[in-house]
Amino acid sequence: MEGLKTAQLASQGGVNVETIRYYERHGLLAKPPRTASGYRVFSAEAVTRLRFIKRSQELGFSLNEIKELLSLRVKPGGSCVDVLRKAESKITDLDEKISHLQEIRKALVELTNACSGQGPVSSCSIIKILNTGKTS
Amino acid sequence: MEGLKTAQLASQGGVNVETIRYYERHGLLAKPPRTASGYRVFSAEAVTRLRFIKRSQELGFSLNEIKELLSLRVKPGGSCVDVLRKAESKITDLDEKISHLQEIRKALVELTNACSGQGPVSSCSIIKILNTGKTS
DNA sequence: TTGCACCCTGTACCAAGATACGGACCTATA
DNA sequence: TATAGGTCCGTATCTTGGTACAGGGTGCAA
Repeated sequence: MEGLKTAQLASQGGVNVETIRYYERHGLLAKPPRTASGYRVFSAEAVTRLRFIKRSQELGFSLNEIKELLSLRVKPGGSCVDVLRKAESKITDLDEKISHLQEIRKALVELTNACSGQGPVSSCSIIKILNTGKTS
Repeated sequence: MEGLKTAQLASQGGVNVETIRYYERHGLLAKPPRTASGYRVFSAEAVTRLRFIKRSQELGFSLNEIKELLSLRVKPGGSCVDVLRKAESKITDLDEKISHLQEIRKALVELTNACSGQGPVSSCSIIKILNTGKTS
């Protein structure tokens, strides 16, 4: 069978039917051709695209950022170096994101290290530290 | 002076006045006593509480999670280990997020390495790779 | 006593990212 | 052919974490 209906695409991508329409409206999925009666007909490529979106989302990209990533491949008449720069700037964003998360992680590890895991909450050092904001 | 008015508490906690009321409505701050004319009167403890909330937020806890932490703190006979487990689960979340981001970073680095930065977009290897969906 | 800053309540609004619903239309199967 | 269920569209609603009024009362100082 050639082409997927909306619900089939949704099911393959693990998303709600309405989400498909939402993505289409917001330019994340290309407008698919329609049957004579107006039903959307998606190609297998749409599944790939949908997975790309969901995966990127899990990685902390917003839909707008994902749209940018997708636009890298569509922009007509652009020069290769523009694409390269965009990708590089994404890498910088990622580095910042990663190091921010690592800072948070470090603070949490310090919290848990300070906690014996024993006794009542009233003497819990995690709570104490959260109260005072002192991490060291 | 005994007791803080809403704006004073807000200022001490570095938040908006409306945020104080928002937290009260959502059970993050206890309902304070009022003056005869209905003004809220906060104790110094509310400042502590507010700092606890902001600090926990910085560490990636949602307001609902913070509410849970607060209730653990208050729960009579609650045990420290509950708090510890919560913090540990947050660390696990962070680890997952960080390693996902590192994967995507790696994929992007591979893309940029494949790109000469020369020529038109039509021959850009980044675009080619994105088009085929091959990231590795 | 007027004026201004501050406080109160309730409600509306914002962004993001969906999700749900009403009412009409299409299609496959018994 | 009847009917269940899939699809369409537009619009409304939800969640999270607030922010912004409007319309009124309070408190203090000149």
